Amino acid sequence: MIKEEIRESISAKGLKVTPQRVAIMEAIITLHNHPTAENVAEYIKTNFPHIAVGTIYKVLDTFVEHNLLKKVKTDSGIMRYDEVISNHHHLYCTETERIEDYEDDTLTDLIHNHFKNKKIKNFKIEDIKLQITGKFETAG
Amino acid sequence: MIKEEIRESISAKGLKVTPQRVAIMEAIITLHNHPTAENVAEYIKTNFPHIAVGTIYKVLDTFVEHNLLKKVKTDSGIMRYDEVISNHHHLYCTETERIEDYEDDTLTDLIHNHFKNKKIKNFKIEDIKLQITGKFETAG
DNA sequence: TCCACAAGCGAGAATCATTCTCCTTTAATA
DNA sequence: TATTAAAGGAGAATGATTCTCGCTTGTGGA
Repeated sequence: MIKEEIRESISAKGLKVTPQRVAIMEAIITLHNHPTAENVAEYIKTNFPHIAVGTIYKVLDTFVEHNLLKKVKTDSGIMRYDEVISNHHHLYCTETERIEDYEDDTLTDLIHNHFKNKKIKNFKIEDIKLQITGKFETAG
Repeated sequence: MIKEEIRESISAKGLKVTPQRVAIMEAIITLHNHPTAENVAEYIKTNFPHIAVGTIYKVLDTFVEHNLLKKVKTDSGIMRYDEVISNHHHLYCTETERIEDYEDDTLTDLIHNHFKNKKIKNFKIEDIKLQITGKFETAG
């Protein structure tokens, strides 16, 4: 996504387009592997040496509220941020802190079909995500 | 689970059976809706007014390490603890912080079968959990 | 039953991600 | 360009969790 697209996506939500916001969105897109607020801070500090961590958290939360980003929770309790992509699941590595996206429409459909026939009592499903834990294998 | 069973399950893992550990395990079982460390602390303080929070965290972590409990992460980043039950998924309420267990063997089988035929590249699956988010409906 | 001692506990300080406060700056719009 | 509500900066505050360290206790053997 080019800078102008970022500006537009922020503006489209009725939010002020500030250099900090653009830079933070750029950072998330560039880092793209579910960075933490700290990762974003580090990345951004080159161009914005004076940006406050509070600002980064505020901007990230604003983006999450306006559906420009998603928050992903990790086992250690540190939050990570993720571009909004349609229907994807997550692979969690048990050895490293790595998280990867996993798209599998067949599987998603399978699950959704299952719930077309079988309702959960007293519960209205809004979203279903798989947490697949395991190990990444180094090629070789 | 009766107190003696708790003592045995702790002992079976080669851990010392202390009144605090028994009480903490009892608390988790009695509270049973994925209590936080704080919930456990409150519950226990009646009988153990001097128990230290650090102790509770230590004991909970020890139990998790020895597979007597599971840790569940929440969106707010607070950890919750859960009895070890075979293959269950979680329902997360978007309005309250409530988490409920959801067992559905048909669904679990469906997913496992899917992955029998379709491997994920460079990833060895160890466990698959569904995170189903939505709203609990009040009966009426 | 009693001892020795490693494992466990208590108290409270330390850590660290995240949030809050308050004051200054800035983007948007007329 | 002036107005003003929204946004950012700095750093203190918060709060869950972890750590430290000296004291206590469960356990296994004598």
